[in-house]
Amino acid sequence: MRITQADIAKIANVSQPTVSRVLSGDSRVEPTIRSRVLEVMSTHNYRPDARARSLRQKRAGLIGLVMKRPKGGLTDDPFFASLMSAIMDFLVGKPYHLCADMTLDETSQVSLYDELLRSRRVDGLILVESEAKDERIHRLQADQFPFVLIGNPLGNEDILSVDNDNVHAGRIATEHLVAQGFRKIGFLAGPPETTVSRDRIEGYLQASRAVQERPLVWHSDFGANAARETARQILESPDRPEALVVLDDFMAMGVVQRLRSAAQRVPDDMALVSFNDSALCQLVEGGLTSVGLNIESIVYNALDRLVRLIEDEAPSAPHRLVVPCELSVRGSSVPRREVAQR
Amino acid sequence: MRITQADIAKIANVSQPTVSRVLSGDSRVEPTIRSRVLEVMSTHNYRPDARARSLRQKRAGLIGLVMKRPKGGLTDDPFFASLMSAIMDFLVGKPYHLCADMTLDETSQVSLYDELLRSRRVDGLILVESEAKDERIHRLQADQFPFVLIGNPLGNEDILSVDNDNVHAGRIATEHLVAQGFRKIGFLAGPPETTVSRDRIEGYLQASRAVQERPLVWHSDFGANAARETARQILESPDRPEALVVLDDFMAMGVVQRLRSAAQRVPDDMALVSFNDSALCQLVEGGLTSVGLNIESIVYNALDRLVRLIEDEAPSAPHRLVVPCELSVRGSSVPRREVAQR
DNA sequence: TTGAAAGCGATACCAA
DNA sequence: TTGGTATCGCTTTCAA
Repeated sequence: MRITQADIAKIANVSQPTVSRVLSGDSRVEPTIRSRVLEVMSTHNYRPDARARSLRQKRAGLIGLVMKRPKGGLTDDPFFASLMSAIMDFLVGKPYHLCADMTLDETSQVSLYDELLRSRRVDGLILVESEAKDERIHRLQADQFPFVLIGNPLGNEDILSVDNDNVHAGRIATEHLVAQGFRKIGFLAGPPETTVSRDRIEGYLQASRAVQERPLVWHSDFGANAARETARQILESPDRPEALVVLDDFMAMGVVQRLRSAAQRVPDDMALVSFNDSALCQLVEGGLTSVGLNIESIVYNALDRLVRLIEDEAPSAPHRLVVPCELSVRGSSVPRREVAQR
Repeated sequence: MRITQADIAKIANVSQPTVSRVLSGDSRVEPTIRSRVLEVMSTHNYRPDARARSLRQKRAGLIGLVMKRPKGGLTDDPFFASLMSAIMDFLVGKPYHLCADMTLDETSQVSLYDELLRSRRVDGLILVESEAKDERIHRLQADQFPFVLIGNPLGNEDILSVDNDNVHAGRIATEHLVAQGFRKIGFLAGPPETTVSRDRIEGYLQASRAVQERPLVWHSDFGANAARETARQILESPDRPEALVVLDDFMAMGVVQRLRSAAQRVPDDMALVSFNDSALCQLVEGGLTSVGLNIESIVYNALDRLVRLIEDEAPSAPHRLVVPCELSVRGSSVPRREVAQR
């Protein structure tokens, strides 16, 4: 049996509530007693039971994150890696731990949300990868459960959300290619139901309109492998563009691989711009031009707001925060002649 | 106020313990009553409070993972990505959630372990990145707390551990280069205090002995950037080898970048073999030869044993499990002439 | 300032 | 089969 507050109390010859007061830093406890209790606690290496404590208080000290992915789908996912890294960075030293879960499909995702929030296992939730109609959000709102959405709230004004302006991101990626002189630009997106795809496509449409009559949009599953397959179709298509905006760095890697195995070169045979500006961009020969999304900043702001919400401080900040993104130009989008002219 | 078991009991006109029995699937409860209670529970969307439940039972339903990294150090870390992905995969559908934390230094790491285990916040812990003398392990053993080490237990027979044979991994990587005809082989390791570095170096020493008098070992911090810097020194060194074994894929990427910016080619100017066999290996032109460590299998076995230990089933399996690794040969280690001869 | 006692929401042991 | 009651370890009134 492990040591409890009552044990400490007995050893220190005080009542159990007194030990509790010492622990919570209550001022009205005699210094002599306080130090005696503290000493007993430290010699017995006592720590309060987190479960009993969180049962009594409101706080559980856990923030939940649920991601929906196929098995193995978290490996090699640059967004996931940045997200986790940023979340962990934020939580260092804070009285919250991350409770991370993965689900394989929509149904189990919803029931997992139920399990997490109705069972009061976590104090708040981080939502990512919002989809057009998101049942999770309705449930969370109905339960008045603290959560923050990393993504597009799709007009729902009552949601706390932090996001990029993905329409803008799609536009600047495309405008950059236009500025580089490309006149037939395509877009390789992820699954059509994801808002990140929709929004960036919208930005692409706005910008490409200026130079080409007909938009060229392809869809593929996430990941380098799926993108490599779709890239094959794109390269063989009669509509083959001369430049391609790709939804993320990892999918862009798939395109690069396909180009390489077809003995074609970047940017000569196909210029590329992608999103995330992860470390992968430096691995491509010549570098991969990419729109940086400042995920660290997004996560920092999202968690900061979520914690405030949990702790009931006034969430003075606006409901929807848009974190700016920026283009990092590298070799994949700059025609060689221009390089030579420098 | 959220709904409790007592509320359900009142509505269904039964006692509160009966509701508890229905919930736990106790057989001795009248079918009529059972269905009535179940209906009330579902109409009110009731879920038992996880904290109250875990206070009463032993299980908290959480498995802890603590990683020591500098800020941002989780991004672009292929080991971390595989590890997390495999852990999440394993836990899908199981009654455990992952409680993930990061610490910046050793001191806070130890106190975080205290916080996690003495406060009974988690049911068990996954340890990674063991270092030569690991204070965490002594504490966990002293507390008889369930944990599993992913890594080398360094002769400590009482520890449950799952690992590669990293000496073997280092050896087959080196032997492959020897078989390819290289006679001056170097090793780029991580920080010298990490057991993974030590063990793979040991394997390298065993295998390189056959073809060269003097071993050539360099150390660098983890990550592509640090490796790129060290690669510069290696390339300019009078001891410059003709082939290099690199501790992991991401560090190998740093070496590739350095070679590229020095206008040198793989494998002609420098052959490469690394470890992990992550998706990065396919991104290098010609492919990067790498020793696959079967991290999914390691994690699966580690968690399976940990869960058994937590649930007090007989941990019939051996204390130390060694998961085999295998070499994936790609272009980075095969001299061009050999390719031509095929 | 301190201690006694009442919960928090569940489980488990009784007796009925 | 069911309900009363003690209990898990802690926080928080309420008296003393």
